[in-house]
Amino acid sequence: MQNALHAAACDFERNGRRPTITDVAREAGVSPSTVSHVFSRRRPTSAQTDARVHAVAEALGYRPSLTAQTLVTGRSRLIALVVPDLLNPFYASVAGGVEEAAAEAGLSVIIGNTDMRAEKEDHLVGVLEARGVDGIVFITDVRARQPALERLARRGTPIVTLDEEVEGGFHLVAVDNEGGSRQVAEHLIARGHRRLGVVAGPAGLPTTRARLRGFRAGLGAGLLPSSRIVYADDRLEGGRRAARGLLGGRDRPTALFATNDLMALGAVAAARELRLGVPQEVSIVGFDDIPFAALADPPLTTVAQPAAALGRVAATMLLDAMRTPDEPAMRVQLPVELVVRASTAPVPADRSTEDS
Amino acid sequence: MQNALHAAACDFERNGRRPTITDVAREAGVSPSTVSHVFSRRRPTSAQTDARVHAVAEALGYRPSLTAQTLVTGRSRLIALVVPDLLNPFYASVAGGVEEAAAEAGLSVIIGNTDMRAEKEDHLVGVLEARGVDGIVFITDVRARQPALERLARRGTPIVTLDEEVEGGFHLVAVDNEGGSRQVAEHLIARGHRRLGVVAGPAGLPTTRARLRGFRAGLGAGLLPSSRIVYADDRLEGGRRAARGLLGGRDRPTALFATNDLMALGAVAAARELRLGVPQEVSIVGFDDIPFAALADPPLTTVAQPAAALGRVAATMLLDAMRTPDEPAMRVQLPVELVVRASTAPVPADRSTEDS
DNA sequence: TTGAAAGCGCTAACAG
DNA sequence: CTGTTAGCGCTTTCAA
Repeated sequence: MQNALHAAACDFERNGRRPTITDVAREAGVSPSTVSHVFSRRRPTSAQTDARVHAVAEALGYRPSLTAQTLVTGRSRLIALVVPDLLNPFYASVAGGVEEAAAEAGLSVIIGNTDMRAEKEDHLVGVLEARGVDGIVFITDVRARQPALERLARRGTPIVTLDEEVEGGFHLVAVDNEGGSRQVAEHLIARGHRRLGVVAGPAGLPTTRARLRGFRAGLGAGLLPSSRIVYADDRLEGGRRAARGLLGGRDRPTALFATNDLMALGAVAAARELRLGVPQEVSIVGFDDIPFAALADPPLTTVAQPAAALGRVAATMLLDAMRTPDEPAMRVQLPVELVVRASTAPVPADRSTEDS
Repeated sequence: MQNALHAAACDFERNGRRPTITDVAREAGVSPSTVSHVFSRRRPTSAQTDARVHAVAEALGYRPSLTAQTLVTGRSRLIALVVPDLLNPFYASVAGGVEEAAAEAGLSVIIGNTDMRAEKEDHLVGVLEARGVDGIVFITDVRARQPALERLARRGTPIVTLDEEVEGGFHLVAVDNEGGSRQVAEHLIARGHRRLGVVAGPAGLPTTRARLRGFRAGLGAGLLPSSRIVYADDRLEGGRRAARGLLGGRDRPTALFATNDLMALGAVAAARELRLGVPQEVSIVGFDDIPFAALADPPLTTVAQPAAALGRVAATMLLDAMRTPDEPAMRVQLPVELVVRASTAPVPADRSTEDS
C-alpha cells in the first residue's frame, strides 16, 4: 500500500492535477464523506481512520477545495473591503485592521480600490455579488451604490459602512467627526485665531460634511465665510493646491483646518513654498493622525482616529452579522482625540485684531 | 407572463434567495444551457432569446455565480497579493498597481498582510491553495515558503516574486537595488563623506542585502565597518531607534543611508531629537521615494522606484502566465533613479578629514 | 439555434 | 463509527 500511495503521489506531482477528496478516499480506503468529516470534524471518526486519512492527504498534498465547499454550503469565507484610496495611510491602516481580524477568523479579504470612480464602484459591487462574498466593508459612496447594495443586504450579505449613515439595513462604524472638528475649532479660537480657512475634501463625502459642520459649530457664527473654504481632491497635491490658494492671497487666514492629514501635510508644504512659517505665521491642523503626522516638520496637530481599530471593528461586525443574520443593524462609535503638536500656536500679536 | 415574472421577482425579493441559472431558464422558457450561452457568448443565440433572457435576468436580479463557474472551469479569476506591510506606502502603491491591472482584466485580488510572521505566511499559502487562486504576487520571504509555493507552481499556479531571485519556476519583477544603492554611495562620496552609517532593514530580506551590497560597492574598500551598520525593523520607529544609536555616539557618521524611506524618515526624526541639522550636520538618504519623501523637511534624497508600475507589471505577468502556462519563468527589471533633494549636502569643512 | 445530461469537488441527510 | 446518495450552480459535450 505504501507503494501504491507513493505512486499516486508521484502521479499528482507529475501531471499537476490537484488531488480531490475522492482521490484521498480511494487511497485511504474510506468513503469521501469520511474524508470530509475527518477534515471538518463535524462528526467523530476513529483515531485510526483519522490517522490514515491525514497521512494520505499529506502524501498527496491534498487540501479541501474552498470553491466546492462554498458551492455547497453557501458560505465563501470571503469578505470584501472597498476603499477609495489605498495610498492614503488612513485607509491602509483600516485595511490592515480588517485583514487582521478577518484572518484570525479564517476569512480572506478581497480588496477593491475605487479611486472614487463610479464605474469602478458599480462594477465592483456586481463582481462581489457574483462571487458570493459573505460580507462587505464599504468605505466609499454608499449612497450612490445604494440600490445594488441594498439588494445584497436583503439577500443576506451584511454590509458595514464607515462614517456614512444610510437607511437600508447597513451596519455602521463611525467616529465622532463633528466632535473632533469642534475641538479643532475651539483649540484655534482659544489661541486667538479669528481668520480661519478650511481645506476641505470632496463635498460629496459624508466625512467632509461632518467635519465642516463640527468645525463651524465650534467657531461660532460668522467666522467662516464660504470664500475661505476650498474643496479639493483629498490627497497631498489637492491640499497643497488648495492651501496655496488660501494662503497666497491678501488677508490670509492665520490658521487652516484640513479635513484630513494628507491635505494638511500638503498645506504645510504650500506654506513652506510661500515662505510662511508654520506655526509662526500660519497654524495648520489635520484629521486622522496618520503615522507621518507626528514626524512631519513641524509635527502636525490633528484629530486622532483609531484607524486599525475601525477596520478590526468593521470586520468583527461582519462576523457577528454572519452568525446572527436577522439582527438589526449595529452601530458603533469609536472615540477621537485632538492631539496638539507643534503645527499650531497662538496667533501672532501683530495680526490678532486685523480681521473681525 | 409578465405577471408570472413579476411574481417570481417578488418572491426572490422576499425570501432572499439568489436566483440561479435554472430560475432564469424557467422564467424565460429556455434551457439552462441557453442562458449560460447568452451570458458567456460562447455560441450564438437568437436575438429574441437573447433579449428575453436578459430581460428575465434583469427582473430577477440574476448574476452568474462565480463560485459555480470556478468549480467547473477550474479558473477562479482571483489572484492573491501577499505583502509584508500594507502600512508602508511603498507596498500600498504596489498593491494599488496590482489591483488596478487585475481589475482591468476582470480579476479580483485577495490581499494578505503578513507582518513578516512565518505562521501567517504559511497559513496564507495554504488558504490560497485551497481557494484555487489563479496566481500569486508574493512579496515576502519566498525562500522560507519555497516548498509550498513550488508545489503550487508545479500545479499550474503562476507566482511572481518581487526582488527575490529563487529557483523553482517563479516569475520575477525586480528593480536594480544594487545599482541604485551604488549611486547613493557615489553621491555621498562625491560630496566628501567618508564616515558613513547604514540603517539596514531586516538582514534576511533580499532587498536589504542587495542594497547593502550596492552601497558597499560604491564606497570602495574599508569605508563601512560593520559597527556602522545597524539592522532594524524596517518601519519608522525602527529607523528612528537605529539612527539614534548611530548618531548618538562619538565619531558619528556624516551621512546615513537607510535601506528604505520609512526608516530614513525615522532617521531624520532621530537627528532632530539629537539637535543635529539635516543636512548641515548629517546627510540622510533613503530608498523607495514614497510620496512623503518629497514633502518631508528637508525633502529626502532617495532612490525612486516605480512602485505602482511594479505592481501593474507583476499582475500583467500573472495574466500572461495564465494564458500561456508552459512558458518559462519571466524576469523583468524596472529602472530606479537617484532623486537628489535637500537631505544631503557636502560634508562640513570642519569634519571632512576627521576620520579615515 | 437549442436542449439533455454528465460532472466539477464537496457536504449533508439518511441508512446502517 | 462509516457509507450511499443527492444535490450546490454552472459549463460543456453530444445530439437534434
